[in-house]
Amino acid sequence: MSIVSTSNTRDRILDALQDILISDGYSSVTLELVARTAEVSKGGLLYHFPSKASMMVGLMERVRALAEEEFREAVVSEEGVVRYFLRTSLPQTSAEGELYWAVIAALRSKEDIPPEAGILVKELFDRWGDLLHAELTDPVLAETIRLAGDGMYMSSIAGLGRPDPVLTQQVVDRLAEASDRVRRER
Amino acid sequence: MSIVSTSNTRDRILDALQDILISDGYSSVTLELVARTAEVSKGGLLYHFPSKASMMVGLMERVRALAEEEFREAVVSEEGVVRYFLRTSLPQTSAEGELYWAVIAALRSKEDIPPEAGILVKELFDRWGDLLHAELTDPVLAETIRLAGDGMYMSSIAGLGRPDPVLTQQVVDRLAEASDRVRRER
DNA sequence: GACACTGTACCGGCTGGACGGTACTGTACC
DNA sequence: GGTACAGTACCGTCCAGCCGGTACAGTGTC
Repeated sequence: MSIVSTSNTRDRILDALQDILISDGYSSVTLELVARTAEVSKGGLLYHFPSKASMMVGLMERVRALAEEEFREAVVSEEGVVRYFLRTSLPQTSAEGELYWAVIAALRSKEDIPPEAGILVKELFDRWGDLLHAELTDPVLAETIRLAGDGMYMSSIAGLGRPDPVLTQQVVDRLAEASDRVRRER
Repeated sequence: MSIVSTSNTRDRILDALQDILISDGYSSVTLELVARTAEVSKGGLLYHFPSKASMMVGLMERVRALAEEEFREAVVSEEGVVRYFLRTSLPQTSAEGELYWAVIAALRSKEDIPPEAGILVKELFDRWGDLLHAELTDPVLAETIRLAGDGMYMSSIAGLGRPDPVLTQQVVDRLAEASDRVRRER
């Protein structure tokens, strides 16, 4: 079987899984709920994914494909990696970001999530770090940007902190401007 | 292992709960495991806490007491709020930090954790934000520090990013130095 | 072009185990 | 004799994975 399936049902199942993960968290993910959301029977779901774990892995594989496209886009973009990263760190602008955190939260809770899923998400985060460090000559600033970006995800998704978009945007702007002074030539 | 050694059974139960939360996550918390870890029978546990939820609330109340002490200490400390916050954001130095994240992860996963627990943790995070903003005349820097601190917790606890303590320390130092230039008088 | 057969896609009921909570009885100590 | 447990048996619920089906579209064969 090829990685890209022609089956529409398979993608519908992954869509359902993703929606539930984002809105309700991993602990709400049951085979029955995913099946119902995807308008498939439980048996039909298990035909495509023989276990809950394999379903998660299927989703992560799809996520990886999207993420790699995003990395390529960030590198060649006009705005540069820093602005791209910080922009997509604002959760309003990124549905995938929410998905990552849902997986991380599930990992932290040691829910019986397949290791591959965790490893993949970690790789994606590391990749952003690598790109930031490659873009800037100042590793301390690069790391600060990485940490602040992670904090932004966190803050809003966990519902922490005051939701002050203006202030957050000012942080983004200041970090972006600082990065302009230490950007490596392409 | 427990942070505080006590002869009191109630505290022993909360210690066990905390240990399990930190090391294995909320989904691993079962009445039986907590009881076994605390070397209490299940009946004994339910004598002190009539439900799993009330046990969590009990832990959160104890956490709040410790946190409030920490806030007072941070404000009157020689190093100031910024350094205190960033220092305790490095998870190696803070067991409570890990506990907060365990609760946040559980919240994100929508596990049937009592609402009070989530509200309390959110309040504690907000409080740090308030203290940072009160300490500095530059709200953008205060917010950057808050975000970076949250990112540090995240990064290491979720196992994200390269574990580069030297680089992380440099970030801390730079933010702390920057804060020295905009510190409000006491 | 009717027949036999095969693989794909999907349905839905069932079971076995885990877990929260209940409900007792027993016991040691003050 | 009340407090602080220990010990255990049990109930209801939830859920993952399994299994026995169904429908149907090919595909070769004569």
